[in-house]
Amino acid sequence: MKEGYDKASTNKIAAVAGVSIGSLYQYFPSKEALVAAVIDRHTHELTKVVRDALIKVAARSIEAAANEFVSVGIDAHRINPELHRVLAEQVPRTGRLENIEAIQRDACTLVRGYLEAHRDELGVADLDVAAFICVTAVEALTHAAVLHRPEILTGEKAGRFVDDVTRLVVRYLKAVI
Amino acid sequence: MKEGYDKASTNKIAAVAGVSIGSLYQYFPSKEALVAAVIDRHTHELTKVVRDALIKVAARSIEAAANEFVSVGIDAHRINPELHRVLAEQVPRTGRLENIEAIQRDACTLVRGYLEAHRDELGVADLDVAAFICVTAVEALTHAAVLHRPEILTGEKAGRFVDDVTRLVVRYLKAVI
Amino acid sequence: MKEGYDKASTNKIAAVAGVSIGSLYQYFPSKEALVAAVIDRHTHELTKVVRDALIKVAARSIEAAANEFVSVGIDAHRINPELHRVLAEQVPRTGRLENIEAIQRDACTLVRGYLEAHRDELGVADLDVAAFICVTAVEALTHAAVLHRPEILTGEKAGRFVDDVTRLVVRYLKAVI
Amino acid sequence: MKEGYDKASTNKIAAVAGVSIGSLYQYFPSKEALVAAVIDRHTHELTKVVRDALIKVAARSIEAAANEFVSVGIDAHRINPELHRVLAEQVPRTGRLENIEAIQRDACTLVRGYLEAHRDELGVADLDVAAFICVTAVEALTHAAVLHRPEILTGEKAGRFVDDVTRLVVRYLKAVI
DNA sequence: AATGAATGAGGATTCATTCAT
DNA sequence: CATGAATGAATCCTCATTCAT
Repeated sequence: MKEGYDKASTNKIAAVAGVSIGSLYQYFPSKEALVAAVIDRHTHELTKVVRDALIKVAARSIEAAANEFVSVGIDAHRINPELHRVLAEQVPRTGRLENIEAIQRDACTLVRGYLEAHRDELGVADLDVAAFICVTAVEALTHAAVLHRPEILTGEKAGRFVDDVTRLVVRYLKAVI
Repeated sequence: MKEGYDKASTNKIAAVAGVSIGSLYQYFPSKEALVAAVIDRHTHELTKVVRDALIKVAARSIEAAANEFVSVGIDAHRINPELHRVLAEQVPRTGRLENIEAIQRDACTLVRGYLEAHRDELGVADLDVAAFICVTAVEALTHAAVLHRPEILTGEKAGRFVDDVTRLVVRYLKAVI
Repeated sequence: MKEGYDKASTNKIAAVAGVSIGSLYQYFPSKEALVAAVIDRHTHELTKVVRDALIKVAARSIEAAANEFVSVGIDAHRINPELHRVLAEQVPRTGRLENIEAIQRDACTLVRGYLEAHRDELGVADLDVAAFICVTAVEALTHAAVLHRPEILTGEKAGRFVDDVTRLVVRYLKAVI
Repeated sequence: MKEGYDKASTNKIAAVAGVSIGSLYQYFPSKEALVAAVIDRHTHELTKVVRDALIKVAARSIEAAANEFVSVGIDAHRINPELHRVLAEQVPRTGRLENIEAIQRDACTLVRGYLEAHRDELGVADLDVAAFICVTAVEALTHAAVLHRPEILTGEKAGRFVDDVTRLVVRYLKAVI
């Protein structure tokens, strides 16, 4: 999957994977199913990372939770950046569960849970919208930073970026500052 | 381009456009060039909208500017949502100008200009990073809202979403609150 | 179509026909459609031959009509014996109108018409069955003779075979002998 | 072999037969050999039926023999009509033993024997041709009736069809009527 | 310039056959 | 011997591109 979805013929995929094309079709009924399987695996990895983080910070302050959430966002994008880029940029959205988008749905639900538990500290009205905003913003920022602005995440700047995104989330959420 | 990039064969594009396939190749040397032209046109439309907004708010407060910026982000995604979706989700990234991404580069530069002019009101250290964060977050949020959560932008909720995203940006940027 | 349906890949067919595979698919939406078109053409040729013969002999005696019918059966199988063999032996029956079989349905109807007009000379009860028997028997005999027993149709024997099949049909049909 | 030769992959055949594909190839060197074996078995069944019938009627009159022969033709096609249909319609003719056709060769030889023994009652010149005509006609008629006109063989009509085909054969063969 | 028939490389998929276990 | 995972040649078909008219 070096060059994107279209460039990846099933025969090339088989060759790279070190199996025959016939074997590929023994396990996956079609190219779409094969790609779906790859996406599913990646999706589950990502969801697990996010879930674990939120469980870990369930009892912590918003500042700590936000910081952890942002850090985890960056880590998640570093699990397999090349795969993530291809999935995000090259794979046509198919099926009902809009692939990558599904991760965000899950994440929204998880974050909403955290927000509910900390409702009295928050200054936002609609927790659904707040969760959507936090998840979408953090995902987009970590995604863009890892894939398109790697220089922002190296050296001394790295910590500053995390701090800035944390600040973005915390100030948005908190009642008074 | 109803159903995505892959589904749009050059012959279908020509038929829909009401010209012969031969004529298409008279103007565009390849499918990639044709798609690039479509993207460029859309990109320029979007960039113009953003540029106009920022010029308009150059002298206004951060609150007003942020509010306008968010509103414009939503409007921009409504220019041609279907085309935008296809360009964002279906067109493989090719060439140097990373398509949609290019808009953000431009926007970042424009926003950075505004931030510089209002530096003394800001509480952020790195204006490059701040511009990147504002542009990326607003783009992602308006994009996701328009394309994936249209219910968030209808009825009474519409204003609340704009307010929330504005709050996100303003609190992030401002020195003290 | 030298070697039968399965052996005839669409690419080979295109090569033999002197056109590119792409051109083939410009005219026929699938391999099945292509084969169906070939069959249809052949079917119409055959049906025309039979129809013409029966029109020609409409007013003649049973002997003359039967003789003509048998001769025409042989001629029909000689229109394109190799194609006929492939169609009869190699092409899996597809679609509802069972291809070759359709010719016989048509022929039965035509023959039935002749028999009705000569009913008072006949000694058979059910004209439907009689038509079916005549058509099926003559088709099978001329088919088998042309394709599997060519020696029966060469030299002095040729006339004798026609006479024998004519005798078969005439004696079966006629009331008294 | 439910759906025809092409649709029956060796793996499916093995699965249906309840053995592994490997075991199949232990007994049959190729798919063709496997199919040939199935055909051979069916062929021998059919040939046996015909042979038994002709032995049984060796001493009987032409009328009785013909009647028996026609009845046996129908019975033979009813042994395993679905298999017979597939073998007749779907299996590409391969190898030297032209499959179903081989049965007819055998039958011709057997019938020729009967005709020789009854030569003085016959009005046909060439016994080879006469045997070919009888066998081909009866085979085609019983085949077509069983497979394509089952209504002709049900109820009161059944007997009439046998009578008609018998009449066809008898009148053709007999010297004077 | 405009047309669209023709091209053919390339892709997804099947299935007869093999062979390590 | 039996198994069935693995193989890969071969097939049907698509579509970006060309070029004669």
